[in-house]
Amino acid sequence: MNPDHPSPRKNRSSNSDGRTRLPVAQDVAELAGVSIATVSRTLNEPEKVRPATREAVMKAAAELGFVLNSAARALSTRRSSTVGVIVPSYGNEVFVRALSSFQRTMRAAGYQVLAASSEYDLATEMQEAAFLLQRGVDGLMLVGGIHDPDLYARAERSQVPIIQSFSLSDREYCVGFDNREATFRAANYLLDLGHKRLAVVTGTRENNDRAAPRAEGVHLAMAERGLELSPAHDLIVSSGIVAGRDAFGQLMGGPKEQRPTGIICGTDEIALGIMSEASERGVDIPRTLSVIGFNDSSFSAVLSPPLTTIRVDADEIGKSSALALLNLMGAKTMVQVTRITPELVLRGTVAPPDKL
Amino acid sequence: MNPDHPSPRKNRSSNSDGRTRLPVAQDVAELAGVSIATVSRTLNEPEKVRPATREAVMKAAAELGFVLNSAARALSTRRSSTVGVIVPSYGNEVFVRALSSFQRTMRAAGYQVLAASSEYDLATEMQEAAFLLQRGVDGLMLVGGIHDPDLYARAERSQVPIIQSFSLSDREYCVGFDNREATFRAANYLLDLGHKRLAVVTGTRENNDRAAPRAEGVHLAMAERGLELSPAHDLIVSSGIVAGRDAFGQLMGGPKEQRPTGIICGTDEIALGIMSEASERGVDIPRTLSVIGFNDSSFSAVLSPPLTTIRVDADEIGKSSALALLNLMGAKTMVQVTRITPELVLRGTVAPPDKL
DNA sequence: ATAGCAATTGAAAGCGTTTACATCTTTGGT
DNA sequence: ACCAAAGATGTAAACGCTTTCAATTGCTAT
Repeated sequence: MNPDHPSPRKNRSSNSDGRTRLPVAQDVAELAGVSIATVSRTLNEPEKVRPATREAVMKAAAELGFVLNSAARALSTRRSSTVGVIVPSYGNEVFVRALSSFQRTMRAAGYQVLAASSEYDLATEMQEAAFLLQRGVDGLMLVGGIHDPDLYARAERSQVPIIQSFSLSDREYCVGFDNREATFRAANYLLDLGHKRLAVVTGTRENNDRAAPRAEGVHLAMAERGLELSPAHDLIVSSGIVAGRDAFGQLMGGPKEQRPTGIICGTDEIALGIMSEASERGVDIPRTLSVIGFNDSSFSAVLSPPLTTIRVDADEIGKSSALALLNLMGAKTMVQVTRITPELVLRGTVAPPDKL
Repeated sequence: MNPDHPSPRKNRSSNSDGRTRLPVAQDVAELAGVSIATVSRTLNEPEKVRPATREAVMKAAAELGFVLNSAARALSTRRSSTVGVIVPSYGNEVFVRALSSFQRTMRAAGYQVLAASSEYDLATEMQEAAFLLQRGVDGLMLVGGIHDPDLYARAERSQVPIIQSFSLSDREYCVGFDNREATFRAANYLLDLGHKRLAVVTGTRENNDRAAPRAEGVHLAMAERGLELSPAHDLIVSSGIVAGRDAFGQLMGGPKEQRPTGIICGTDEIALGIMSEASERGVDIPRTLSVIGFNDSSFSAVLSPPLTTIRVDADEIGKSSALALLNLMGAKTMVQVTRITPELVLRGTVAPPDKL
């Protein structure tokens, strides 16, 4: 490396303003005494070039510190080796976990992932998707199955496969679970324990095929036993811990004999808020109030008492979604639906109702 | 072959196998009756093209559903409008928050962000960075100031600016705070309350300029008062809630008169683990043990008792880092160091030591 | 009208790869 | 040895955009 070496010929390692320019395939080719095509081959299909040549190229590339320009590669191959993910929010641990394992899997397959969040808004999601599509992602992971129709249209047009997660579908490829069934079971568990008045509180259910079915599951379980879930016991809150605190107030405000004895929450964060408020107001959990969360967030097991919750294997969802998408991008045939099984994790926040 | 050979009729809207091809600038140009250069201008510098022409182009683009190919654009401009972020882990809420606000800010400026996690490992970080650099990111956000020297070298070579976060530096551009001072203050607060035996427990301190200084801060505060922090009261654990539980056992295992009366934790997760174990073992917090966390994670305020912690404005860090990086990428001059002020949030886990 | 000038527009040369296709080497069978 | 077949390498044309520079157009002020 001799920056000021006066070279009579075209000096490939510096440009007009004297700055050393980054080496390109051409430079490697010259140094190795081969053509640029061979350089490309050595990098992409090493087995197709003779060992001796291969090594010469490798050596030259290493010497120059050559790094392939992926924009050029993307332009030429029409594939970006990039995939996109849009989650509703980074504030929900379960999405972050899924995203993380999705990313890990994709990364291992040589893909980078572009992530975005929709803030539970269809228009925002569409906007982010458009951005990702323009960026040329080769695949897209979405949460849930309710999206702007235009999103599907554009993805289709660009031939970008979509994998849906966290909910099931019979029209799209998906990795998810039956949200309604999950809470249906949890509700039945409570009902079997003797509870008669259940409440359900979730985050927004608008355009949300996870929260809405979760509420339905509780309604359904009660209906099957001839019980009715009072509208006052069916709450939609803005997600998050503080929302849970508020919910407690609304739910437990009425006369004692009308208060729910068990609450099923759409997320552990909501459950935590409820527990926190209960503790503050001196309401004993699980003695006078049973609580069931959703997701089994990391903090749930160490609360006092430990939160009974519906565990969903977010890592598995992330990983399987990545694998599925990888298959779709390879145009391979594959199973359309991957069903994950949520599990009711029994801990300390559930007990039979107070017999009073 | 033959340059003057009349090219076969070019059907711009479909290719050989009949599939409708995505429209490109050329198609828009033809439909609008202008040149491809004008299409480009309309899209990038609308003010430079006459209103009438602009509208014609816009109309044509909309009609065809034209989407600019960003790989081609990146190749041509040598800028990808993409930035990279590498955080130590997605398991720490504070990094996710910073990442999220970093992303929001970048997104608003027209950049996409590629995120990666290093799992607190320098080699992994280097690998991810290399991947990002190859991807042609225009800028990079890193957590802390301890990285593979080669990382700096390569970034420099590609002229990719780096913004360091969560710690301060006098050599690099950074948005962070003085980690040592933060715990130093917290320790002094406890000391002022009358505590004599403090403990500190953090995650790994190897190549970590956040955890290590946090431990130092506690040592320093005690040293200034002629007290010594027993090695047995200085723990390094793998981060996370369960690690905190273990830490409790180790710390509180000794004879009563040697146990610490106050613990300062490197993260709220560790503090939560400690609180959980304390509760299980019937150790009263804050009566017989004071606990201070770090970061003010979302759950901290609603624990019982609410966790006293050192709040760091992660959103601010993410946003300011993004702004700083945006400036650096624009080659604008800017402040080198943005100092964030951590705040000790007094809640329920701290009290004077038991006078026994 | 018309020169003079500024504002628009177009032509064409990149940007750095990949990849048919053509060409040149090997290799193996006889 | 010799020829065909197989294998390795090179040539050159995309890929779809940006951008310089020159040519054209539209104005304003004579």
